[in-house]
Amino acid sequence: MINALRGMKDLHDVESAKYSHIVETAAGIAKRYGFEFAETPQLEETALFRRSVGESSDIVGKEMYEFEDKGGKSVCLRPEGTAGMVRSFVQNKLDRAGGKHRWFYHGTMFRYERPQKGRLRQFHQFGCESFGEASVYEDFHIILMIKDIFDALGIRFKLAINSLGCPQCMPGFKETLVKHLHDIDDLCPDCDRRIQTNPIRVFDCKNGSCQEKFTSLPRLLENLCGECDEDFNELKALLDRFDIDYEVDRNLVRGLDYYSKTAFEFISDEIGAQSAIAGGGRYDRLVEFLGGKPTPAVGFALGIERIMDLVQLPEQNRQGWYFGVMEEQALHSIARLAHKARQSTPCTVEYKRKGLKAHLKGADKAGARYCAVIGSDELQEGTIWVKDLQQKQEQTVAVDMLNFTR
RNA sequence: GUGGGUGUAGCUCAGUUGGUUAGAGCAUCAGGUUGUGGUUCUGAGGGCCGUGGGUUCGAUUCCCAUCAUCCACCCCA
Repeated sequence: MINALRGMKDLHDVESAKYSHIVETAAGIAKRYGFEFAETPQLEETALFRRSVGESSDIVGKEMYEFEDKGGKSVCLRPEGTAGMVRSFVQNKLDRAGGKHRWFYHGTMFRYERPQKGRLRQFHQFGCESFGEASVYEDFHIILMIKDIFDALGIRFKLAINSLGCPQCMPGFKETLVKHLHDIDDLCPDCDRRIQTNPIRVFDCKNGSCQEKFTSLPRLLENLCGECDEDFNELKALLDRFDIDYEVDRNLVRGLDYYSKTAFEFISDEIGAQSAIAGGGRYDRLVEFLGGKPTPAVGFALGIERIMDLVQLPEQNRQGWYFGVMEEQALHSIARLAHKARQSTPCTVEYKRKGLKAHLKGADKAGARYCAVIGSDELQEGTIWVKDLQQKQEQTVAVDMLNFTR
């Protein structure tokens, strides 16, 4: 027997129903916020992710599905969605075109990690990217949109926000931080590495003994430049005004190198250790990094599988038709009726001759509203017996008179 | 990459201090006297007890290995 690869899952039944419910709900709301559907390839040049996601991230460092294609080019299955969207934005010269561009997408992402609850090697994200809008109101609207999506899906969450600064304030802060960090002894190996790669991320260290040593360190949030500080205060004011609960988390650092200014994370405490159900923020420099004209941008992604653990599927009413026969000669007759029915309503056909009871059971199981059966009497008279499983009413009508737009 | 847990029917799990034909519930299928569902009753099908090796007269049970899976660290959606 051949099994699916580790960390890769099939989707059936309620799982697939949840999946499409989430995507349809999120897409509907994104459209109302002015986002349009966009699609980019799942396979991209390795260099794209190295440059955008960042060499210092674990994603690029050890989690990418990277291989050579038959032409000898190094390619990667995308580990996240933003890089491809930005590449597409630049390649289509929309940076030169100016104006605002708002895209939403959903699809498969790949990361070569050890699977656990809420973490797969192939997983799915729904995300939005907004290009060309520098206002912090856009950051706010994106947060508001995610809240709308979770509200529509009936999912409870906590919101954490932070500011990661900009080229004006971040580099200077980073330097002084590194100086302080060099004065501290006995940091964990991860933190030692972070000093080299991305010192801000030490604040994200889960190691308790490290955290104790960091309490007296300067924080970026208290050392933001005027504009970043103003924007962050504005964001908080907007969230307050809309009664959106949040927590300022100074340790919140996005795992991807391209973020600046606003960073946020939606968290659920009901799904195990992998608790981030959505994350995002501003990335004003990424378009430029990837060869485009400097263009402000902000976006987010939500993890569909993690949300699948939380959503309740809306109750499905009985709908459509079930056709069955008690005499085999009637099969061609119900085949024709079913074909007609399917023009306007879902419909299943049982090919096997069965007793009425078995057909009713079958119709019930199929979730059909109407059970239509031709037995020996009906066959002789050119009629069909129909029962409304919801109203518990039944009638026998001439085959030609059967209509499906009830 | 590191640590721990678990592999018995389609699913959820019992079980055997090592002993002949391995169990339950759910699901599936068939029936409960001429053709009435979602609640019932009866019956049937379905298992190389994850795989390979070892100990033993005998292993699903004990030991080792291996694979798979789950959870956690790490990291992140």
